[in-house]
Amino acid sequence: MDAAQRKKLEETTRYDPSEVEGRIFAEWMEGGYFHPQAEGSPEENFSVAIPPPNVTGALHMGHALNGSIQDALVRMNRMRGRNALWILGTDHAGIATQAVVEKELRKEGKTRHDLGREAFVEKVWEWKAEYGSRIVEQYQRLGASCDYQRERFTLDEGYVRAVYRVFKVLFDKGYIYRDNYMVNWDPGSHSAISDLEVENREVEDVLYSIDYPVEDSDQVLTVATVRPETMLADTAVAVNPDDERYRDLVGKHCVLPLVGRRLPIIADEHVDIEFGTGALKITPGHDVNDFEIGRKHGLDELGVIGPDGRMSEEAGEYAGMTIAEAQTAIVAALREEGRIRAEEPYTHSVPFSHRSGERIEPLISLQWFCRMDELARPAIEVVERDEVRITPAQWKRVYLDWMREIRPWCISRQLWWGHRIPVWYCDACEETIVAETEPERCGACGGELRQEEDVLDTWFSSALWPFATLGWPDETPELRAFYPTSFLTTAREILFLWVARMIMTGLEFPGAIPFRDVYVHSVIQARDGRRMSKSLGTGIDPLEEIDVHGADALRFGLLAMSSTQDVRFSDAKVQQGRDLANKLWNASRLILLNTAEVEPAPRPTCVEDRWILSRLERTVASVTEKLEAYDFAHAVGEAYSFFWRDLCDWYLEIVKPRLYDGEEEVSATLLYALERVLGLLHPVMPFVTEEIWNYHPARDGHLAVHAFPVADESLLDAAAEEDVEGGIALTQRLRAWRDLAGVPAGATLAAVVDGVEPPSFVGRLSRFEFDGAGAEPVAAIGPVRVLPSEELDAEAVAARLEKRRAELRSEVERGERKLGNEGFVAKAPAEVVEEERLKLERYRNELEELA
RNA sequence: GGGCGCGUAGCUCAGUGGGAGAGCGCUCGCUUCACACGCGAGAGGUCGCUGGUUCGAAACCAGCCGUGCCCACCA
Repeated sequence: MDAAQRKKLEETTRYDPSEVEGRIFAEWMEGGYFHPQAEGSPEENFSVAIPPPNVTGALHMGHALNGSIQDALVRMNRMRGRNALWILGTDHAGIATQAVVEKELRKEGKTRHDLGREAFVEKVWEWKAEYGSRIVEQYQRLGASCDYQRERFTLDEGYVRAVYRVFKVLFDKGYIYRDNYMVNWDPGSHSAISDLEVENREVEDVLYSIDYPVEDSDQVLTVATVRPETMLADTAVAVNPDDERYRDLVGKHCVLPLVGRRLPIIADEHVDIEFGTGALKITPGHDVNDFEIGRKHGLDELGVIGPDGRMSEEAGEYAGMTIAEAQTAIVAALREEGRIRAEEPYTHSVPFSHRSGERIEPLISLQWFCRMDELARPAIEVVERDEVRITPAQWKRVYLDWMREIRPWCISRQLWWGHRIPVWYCDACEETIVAETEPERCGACGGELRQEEDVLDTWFSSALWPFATLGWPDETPELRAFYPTSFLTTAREILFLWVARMIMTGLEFPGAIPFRDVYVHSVIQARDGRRMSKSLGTGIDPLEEIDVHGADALRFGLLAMSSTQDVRFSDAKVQQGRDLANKLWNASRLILLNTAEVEPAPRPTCVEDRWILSRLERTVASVTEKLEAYDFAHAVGEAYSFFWRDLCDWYLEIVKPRLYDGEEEVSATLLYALERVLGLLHPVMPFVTEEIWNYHPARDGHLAVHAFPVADESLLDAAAEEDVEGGIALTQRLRAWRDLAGVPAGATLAAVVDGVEPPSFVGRLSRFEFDGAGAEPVAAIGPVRVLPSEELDAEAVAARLEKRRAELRSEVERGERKLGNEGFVAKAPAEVVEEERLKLERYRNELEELA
């Protein structure tokens, strides 16, 4: 440490993260520590693929927690000397990104159609070039030690090759196919979306009962529906085959009101006899259930609602109306004909688009699908066999349940931004070509080719993330060194959307699991327990937290909050992190400015030295174990309490006289303890620990690549721990007694020791002189006999004594009761009974002394 | 409809069979030469309710009440 450094340490009594973080991060980048060589095997190395944030994204609390977890593990393993790679990149996020750019266009009064596909896509790339790095910079603010030199994007050239290879292979295997099928149509994004992008919301609708006259009869069949507007596309009425009421009608026909079409009356088990009238109108073109019933019975599939969410030409006089308008008009027309038998409010759950927020229209359309059952089978097995371990364990079952009932995945989207599906059509000979690179002309007839208009679901490309980012399908050094990756963490909401699919594609393509461990972390809720969301205004900006409290504080706070269940954001935990950073700084100042010039090393000379070293090594072992078990809250909690309580509150106070004396042994021990604390906390609080490391005599390069502490078991000393903890407890009893006896805080009291001599620090830290003599003691606290003095308030002392007697009496009573219970003595384990006996004896003795 | 979880100090949460814990907040006392983002001391809880198992239950079992999330094609 030079003079300038010493001056800075002496003067800076408060740690200021804003002055430190940018500088330290630049040093790490310059050192190239985050860019490991692609050497060694995946077993020797440590690698993590970041859940790629959307290019349109801004760092939110979920990213911050997710990043804090990954960085803690990546840094710990980097410090252990492993090649540690944290793969970084962004996701092109089809719908979201396209929507952002379309919104900008709208400000100019244009739509994407005004530009045309090519110009529009060009515009999105421009947008990406300008704003796409924002989220990456925000990860740097957090201190994330990602490999920024290997940044990837799901639409970069190499990545597109991976996507096209996968499409081609799956197509050739027959897993990918094109079909006219019922899909979730999102009128907001004008695209089909997958089942996983749909969320159900409770909605209050009106349930209409409508009379459908039975052909050649006076009878009517009353059906119940919340969507009368779809009746225009009805092609049957169904009843349950076991329904006595309608048995005779099955096989006959009804006449569709307003339209006049003949509808067969069919029987199907799906119909619930109890619900409504037990008769169900069947609209295969606009209802998922009806679609399936329709296919089963070979019914016509009519459509009256268009992709724009309005009534289509097929709706005749209702064409062009919105759905709501059509519903009003149709109900009015039915009412006029006297067909409405009943209307009642009805609350049910209805699908909405997760993306656009609009109500899903089930529509039949021509889409690309991927059959999932064959892909799922091995992905189920690796999780069943714990080759991919999912933590917490309850998510393993959720994963397996879902995978076992997996359904085909609709992978096409009617968007422009994304991987355009690598399929070409020849209009001349109707040939369909699937290829990894664009073919020049039709191979069959030489005709012109036209590429499929649709793009792939964004999750189709994300599913390849762990290996596509490493260069697959090429055999790259990165792939050899870092695949399978070690670890993946995410919130549970993308367990199916992403995690499951990566396992499936990983096994199918590189032929190995994509990661060994999946840790499903908490969802951080707003302070009031609501969801954090931009639209609700409940979001808390991690960057603001970093500005105010520092990245270390936020990282510590988030890890301290994290749990196996959802948690509310806690300002107190972030503040605890900030206070810890400050405490680290100040304790380090005390040590670094006062220690003698010695090599850091454990050099215990007395029981308290052996105690702190034992506690230190125990803490190193325990914190490491907890980090490796993804028990972050307890890991940081233990590190915190060791440092604050044991090291600062007790050890530093105990050794101050020796430290100020310039004693070499205690200097060496303190520097050793500090080095290990900095190393242990660096994965969680990288900035402050790195900054302090600058002043540490053991410094030889950055802490980011210094050795992570490994517990030294030879320093464990249970006897020293017991002795010193006894001394601490006695000190606390003495202090409490003083306080309650009304002794001024600064006064020193005279006392004698009767019995076992306590550790030497007890007297000083409790402000007692143990060498008094002569007078009759006025109180007994453990082995300490307090002698009379004018600082004592006789009344308070007497009150204190009486209070203690009462405590002891109740303790004795409790012990006697317990040991008097024959069942307890006979059936409880011997050591438990023995412990009770000893306690009772102790309390009886003390009570006797006080009598 | 199925599944998972939660209900412990004023607040946010730990604690899974042997005497109720942490952080914050609160009260009292400290300008003690690292830190007031600090130091010392303290108050505060019939562990949702009711039964059961056990010598012993916050913890295990059953039921109930409250609350959150996920999955699901009953109009």
